[in-house]
Amino acid sequence: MAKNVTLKDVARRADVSYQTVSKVIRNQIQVTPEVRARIESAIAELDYHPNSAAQNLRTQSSHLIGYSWQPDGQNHSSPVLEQFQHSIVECAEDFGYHILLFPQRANRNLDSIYEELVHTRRVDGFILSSIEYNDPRAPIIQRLNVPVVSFGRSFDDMDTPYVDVDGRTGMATAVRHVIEQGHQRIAILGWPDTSASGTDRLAGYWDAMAEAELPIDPKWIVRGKGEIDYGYEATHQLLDLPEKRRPTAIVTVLDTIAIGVIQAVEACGLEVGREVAVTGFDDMPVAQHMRPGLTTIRQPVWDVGKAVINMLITFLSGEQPAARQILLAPELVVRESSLGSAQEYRA
Amino acid sequence: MAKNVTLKDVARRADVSYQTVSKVIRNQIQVTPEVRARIESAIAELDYHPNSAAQNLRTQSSHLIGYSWQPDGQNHSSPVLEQFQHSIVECAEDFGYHILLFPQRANRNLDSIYEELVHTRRVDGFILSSIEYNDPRAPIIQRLNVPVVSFGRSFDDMDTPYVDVDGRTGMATAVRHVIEQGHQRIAILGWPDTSASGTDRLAGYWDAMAEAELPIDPKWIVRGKGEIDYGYEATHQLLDLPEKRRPTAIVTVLDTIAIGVIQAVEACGLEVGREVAVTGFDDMPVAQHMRPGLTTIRQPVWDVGKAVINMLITFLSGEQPAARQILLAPELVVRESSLGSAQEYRA
DNA sequence: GCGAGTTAGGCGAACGTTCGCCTATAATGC
DNA sequence: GCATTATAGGCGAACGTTCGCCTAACTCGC
Repeated sequence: MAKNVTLKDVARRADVSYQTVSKVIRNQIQVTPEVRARIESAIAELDYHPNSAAQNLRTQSSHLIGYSWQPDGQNHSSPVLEQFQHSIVECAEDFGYHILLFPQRANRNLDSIYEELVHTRRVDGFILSSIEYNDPRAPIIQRLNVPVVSFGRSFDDMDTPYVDVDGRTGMATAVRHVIEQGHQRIAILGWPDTSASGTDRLAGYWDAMAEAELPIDPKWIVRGKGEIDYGYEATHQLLDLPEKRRPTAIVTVLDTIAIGVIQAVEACGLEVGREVAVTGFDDMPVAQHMRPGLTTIRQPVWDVGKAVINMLITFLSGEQPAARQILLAPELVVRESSLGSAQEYRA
Repeated sequence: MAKNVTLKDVARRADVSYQTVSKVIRNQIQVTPEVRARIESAIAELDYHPNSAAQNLRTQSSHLIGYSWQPDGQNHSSPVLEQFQHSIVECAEDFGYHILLFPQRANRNLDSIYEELVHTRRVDGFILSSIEYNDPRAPIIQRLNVPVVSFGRSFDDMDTPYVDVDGRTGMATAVRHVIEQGHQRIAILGWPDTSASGTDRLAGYWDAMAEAELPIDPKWIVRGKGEIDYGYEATHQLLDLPEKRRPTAIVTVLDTIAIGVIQAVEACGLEVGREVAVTGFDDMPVAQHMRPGLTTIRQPVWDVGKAVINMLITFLSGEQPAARQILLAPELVVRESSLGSAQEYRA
């Protein structure tokens, strides 16, 4: 590696003091056009790039943002988180920040990890995802006086800054949609009540059912874990109900659960769409390519990432954002799995 | 934010010089047990953490590794890359390194991005994934005299260090497996010949077919783009062949392509497994949960990540690794989609 | 033509480490 | 008991910036 080119090298060549070069680069000072030109050409000729370690030391900031996510132990992949990560990386870059990764390792003392990162000044702020009830991370970080913004809410009374998608409204939209398709007996496959977003989405189901004044059979509300197999098994249970209580529509909190539902519906010899409407959540890539196409709720993930970064950058510049808690509306994507004319997708 | 605790603060409290504290922390010096104890308790009492910006400046290294990947524009998710990323993050952490993200942005001048990162001393080395033929990234980085290790090969004559999975052998294993199940007319759904890994995997198909002395109908070799829909449509074409030429087994280069295959096979009223064997590639989460379960080739992704990090760390410590190019063997995972007794999975 | 205000740019100091060299004291050999 | 070596720990310097203050020169009004 060639020797480092420093401010002093540039200064020598441009025949000014190195501090002047520094200021000129950052437009902190007025100089004659002639001097500026000399400096600029010296920079170009020497291929000078400021050393970020020195900048960090001096300015006491790293221009790095830590991103903590919960890697899924079950080897499930998460397109939403994948896209979220992508969005924060690109948006942060536009502000001159980079994203530093560190997963939530199960067997580690949380406090010490964050303290370490903060005290060693490796990162200027944090972004969290996979937030759950009583998530300890945000409070820990806030106690360290470091800005943090999360994707998702913990639904506690803390005022941790977050950006989230309004799952409740999203689910209500899905339910309203199947009601419009003429369904009345509607079941929901949700997540256990330990899941914050699961509970939120379930609330949307209640909202829409109440609004339409439809009765709810307790059997229609299933809260379980898993993905395809969970959907498959739960659906068998639902379809085993006596005919009068058997749901004609099944909404779910995740696309992959809906895949299991569809498989079970087809295994029972029923037609997805016409006989049993099915909806998913997240609009995973698979949703638009499967047959039948899956009606689902698309989260504005890119916008979430953008909003998270904007809020964090605001904090980092010492200001207060207009809103500390932002809720974005998801969008209903209608495909064949919830429509009556199910023939369409049969090749 | 409380004032920074520095070496000097610790030194003052332990009544030694601050340089001594530094050396004691890094075990660069012998001190009496008594002095060591004084220093250690001072560190604990003051909650001292070394400032990494200062360390970086002094040591001319950032303990950061840049990771460049190709975010999939088509909004396809990639469980393999997701897991790879996770593995390098954790393995790097064990060596005191962190991972810095930067996606391949289409409309950017590559050279300048990498130069920027290197010259500003933001990263000490690079990891690349999604390598293709004539991938420009590794050469650019190597020209900057910075260590780089990639996940995947470009199959050129450069000796860029890499760790890759032996897709050729993997595909051959899959083909041998279906041959053992009694199949003779075997088709492959591959990727276009611009895809390096696609071509590699196709070679494995030829290997196994030649080995078994089975004739190959040119129509059986399909090279296309896409996932579920590609598999679906290509399969329809294959099944439309006259009966004598119609394949009874279809191997693919990706699980999601296989999903499309299975849907098409079922749509044609054929039974997956007994009548048409299907295999995927990657062992995505969905493969084990779908019905029928998908026979597939599992890549040892975690091991790849570990090997990549180990190699890069070796380079970073100025040594040469035992091997600059490592090929890991994938593993056949047999499920119902390639087995005759397809009844099993029908609930 | 002189004092006041403005401007270009210089200069010392500091951010918190690590590194290499130096010195004082203790231990050892004879 | 004196010269010699080993050892604990001190000290100055440097890494490459940014920041604030300072000064010299130039502008302008009268």
